[in-house]
Amino acid sequence: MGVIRKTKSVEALLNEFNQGQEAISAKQLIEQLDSKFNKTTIYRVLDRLEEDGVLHSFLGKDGLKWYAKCNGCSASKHKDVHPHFQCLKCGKVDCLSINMPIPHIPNRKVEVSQILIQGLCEQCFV
Amino acid sequence: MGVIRKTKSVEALLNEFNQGQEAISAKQLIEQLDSKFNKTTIYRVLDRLEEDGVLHSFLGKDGLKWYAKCNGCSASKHKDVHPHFQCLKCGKVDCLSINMPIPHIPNRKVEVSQILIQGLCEQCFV
DNA sequence: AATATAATGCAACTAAGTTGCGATAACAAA
DNA sequence: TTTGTTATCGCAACTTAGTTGCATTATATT
Ligand SMILES: [Mn+2]
Ligand SMILES: [Mn+2]
Ligand SMILES: [Zn+2]
Ligand SMILES: [Zn+2]
Repeated sequence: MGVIRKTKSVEALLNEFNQGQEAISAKQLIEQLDSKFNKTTIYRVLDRLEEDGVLHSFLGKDGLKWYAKCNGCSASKHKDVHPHFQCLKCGKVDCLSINMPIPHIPNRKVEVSQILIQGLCEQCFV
Repeated sequence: MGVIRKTKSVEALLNEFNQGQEAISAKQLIEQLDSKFNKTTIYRVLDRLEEDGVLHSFLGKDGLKWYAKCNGCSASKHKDVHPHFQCLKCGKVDCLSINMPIPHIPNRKVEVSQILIQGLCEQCFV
């Protein structure tokens, strides 16, 4: 059902994602905000923000859950789909605004695709 | 260091993967072989078979670890990379023998990519 | 201010996967 | 076949990301 009340935790999380464009893992958010909010709260606020189309989530290379800001999504329609990139050196994850078409696969119906590219990011790639 | 002794558990696991071509999750293998082997053993044998290039692993949509047979890989070289397909209805996962080139990404060095396509499989897609 | 209920904190829980260690069983040498 | 080495196994205890139930608190509405 998404966010209904503008609480401290909602504001704090939105603030984290407004620091930059890169993705943040739930784990990292819990560590950063440990003194201010319970981890249950953080998980629940992230859920609600995702429902609203404010954030989207995906799994990183170790199966951890990552979140990033959505562009042009709403509660009714999540249209901002794209590959993600995880740096093998510094661990940073971000959204790639490139289009990767899924080729036709015989006898199968493709619904979603999640693409995680790994390598060296802009900072780590000399 | 891979498999050195041909034990019962190694044989049993290889047998599971020789029933067909589709991927099997560690979880599923543990359930199936529960009466015969300890889960620790299963995780460890899977590790070793992967080291040998007999199996390869990847994460499914829920972050569970899946394994499938390798084609033409060895302990020294894992060359069998490809996308995977997970059926949203029956849960089945298999390897796709299609080539999906990763486009060039400015200022980044691409090392690996994992692609998980989700939809309806051959059996579930009427 | 009073009310309704969304949201929070806490503790307990779940479940996939890992670790340490003593016991067992491959396998090769004798 | 017997023996010795050690890879492998089973077990129990652990780790950790994420979830759940419930009593309490805080936000928004009247
Ligand atoms: Mn993204
Ligand atoms: Mn595969
Ligand atoms: Zn980096
Ligand atoms: Zn199916």
